Amino acid sequence: MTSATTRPMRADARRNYDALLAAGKALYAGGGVNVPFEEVAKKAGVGQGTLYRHFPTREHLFAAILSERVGLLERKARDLVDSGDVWQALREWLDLYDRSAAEYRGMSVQLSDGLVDGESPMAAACAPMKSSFAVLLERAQAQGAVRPDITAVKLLALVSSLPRDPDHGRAVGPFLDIVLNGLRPS
Amino acid sequence: MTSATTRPMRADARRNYDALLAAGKALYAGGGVNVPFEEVAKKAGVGQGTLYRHFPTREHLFAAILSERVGLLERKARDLVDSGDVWQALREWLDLYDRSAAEYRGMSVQLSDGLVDGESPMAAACAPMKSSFAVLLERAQAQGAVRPDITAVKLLALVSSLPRDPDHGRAVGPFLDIVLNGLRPS
DNA sequence: ACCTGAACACCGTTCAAGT
DNA sequence: ACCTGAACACCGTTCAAGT
Repeated sequence: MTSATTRPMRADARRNYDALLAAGKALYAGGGVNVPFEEVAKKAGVGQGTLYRHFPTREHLFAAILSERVGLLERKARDLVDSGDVWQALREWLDLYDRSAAEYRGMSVQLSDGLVDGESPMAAACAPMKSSFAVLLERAQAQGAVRPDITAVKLLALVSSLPRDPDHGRAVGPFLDIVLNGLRPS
Repeated sequence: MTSATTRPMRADARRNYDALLAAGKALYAGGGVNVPFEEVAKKAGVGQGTLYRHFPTREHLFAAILSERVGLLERKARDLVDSGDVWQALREWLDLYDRSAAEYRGMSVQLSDGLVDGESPMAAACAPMKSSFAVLLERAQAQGAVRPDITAVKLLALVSSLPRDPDHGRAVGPFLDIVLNGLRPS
C-alpha cells in the first residue's frame, strides 16, 4: 500500500540514480557480489553520500537491478497461465527463473534470503512476480499435480539458493530437475 | 596422500590451537558467521598472528570445527550400510546431516561452496564422510532406487545450501523432503 | 532537496621484534 | 619454532559544508 503517486525526482537526482543503477548492473553482473559498494559510486561518478541516499543498502541496489527481470518473469507467468499443460508451464517458468538468476549470480543468495525474511526490499521488488507465479503454482496444486505443502515464495527461495556453476551461473547439474521432480505429490 | 605422521606440536602451540578451536566453536555456533575473525583470537587470549598461523583462513577454522561432526556422520553412514531398507537409510542419514548443518548455521553455505570447489580445506575435512556416504548412495543407485545422475558430493552440497529456518537452523519447511522425493528416478 | 568528499570506525592481514 | 601486537590497507558509513 504505497502511495500511488510519488513526487518526480529532481533532474540531477534522477540522473544520478540512473547512473548508479547502470554502474551497479555493470559491476554486479557476472558473479561479483564482493565488489566494494564504494566502487559503484566511483563508477557512476558521484559521491558516496549520493549512493547511500539512493540506495541505503546493497540490497536496495540489488532489488533495483533485478526489477527488470522481475517484470519479464511476471509477464511470462501471465502468458503461461493459459497454457494447457500445467506441469510443463511450471517447468518452463522455473527454468527461465533459473536463467535469470544466472545472469546476476552472486545476487541469487541475497534473493533467496530476501524472499524468506519478507520485510526486505528484495521481497518488495519481487512481489509482482511472486504473485503472478503463485497463480501458476496454485493452479498446479489445485489439479493435484504438485504437492500442496509448498508456497510460491518458498519455492522461489529454494531455486535461487541452489548451488550454481561458476562458469555459466545456472543451477548445477541435475539440481533443478531434482527439485521439479520432488514437487510431485508423494 | 598426506604424510602419515606429522611432527607433534610444541606444547604452547598445541594449547593455542585448542584454545582457538574452542573459541571458534563458541563464537560461530548458532548462526553468526559474521563474527569478526579477530574476535576468535581475542576470545582465545592469543595474538592475531597466532590465529593466522594456525588457521590461514576462516574456512580452515570452519573445517576444523566441523571435523567432529564429520566423524559422527562417517560412522553413521557405516552403520546404515547394513540396514535393509536402502531408501530409509538414505533418508535417515540426510536428516542427521541436516541437523548437523543446523548446529553451525552460517557455515552450511561455506560447506556447500567448499564441497563443490574441491580444492578447499572444507572438501579435505569432509573427505572421509563423503566417501562413506557415497557407499550408501551408490548402493541405492545400484538398486535403482535413486536416479543415477547425481554424485555424493553434489547431493551434500545441495542439502547444505537449502535455506534454513532462522530459529532452529534446519532446512525450512518441506525442502529436505522435496529433495529426497526428487531423488527417485523419473 | 540534493550533492560532495573528508573523516571516522572497523576489520582483515602482515611482519619486525621478541622468546 | 612459535608468539605478540603494532602497523597498514581497505572498505563501510556518516555528516558538515556547500549548491
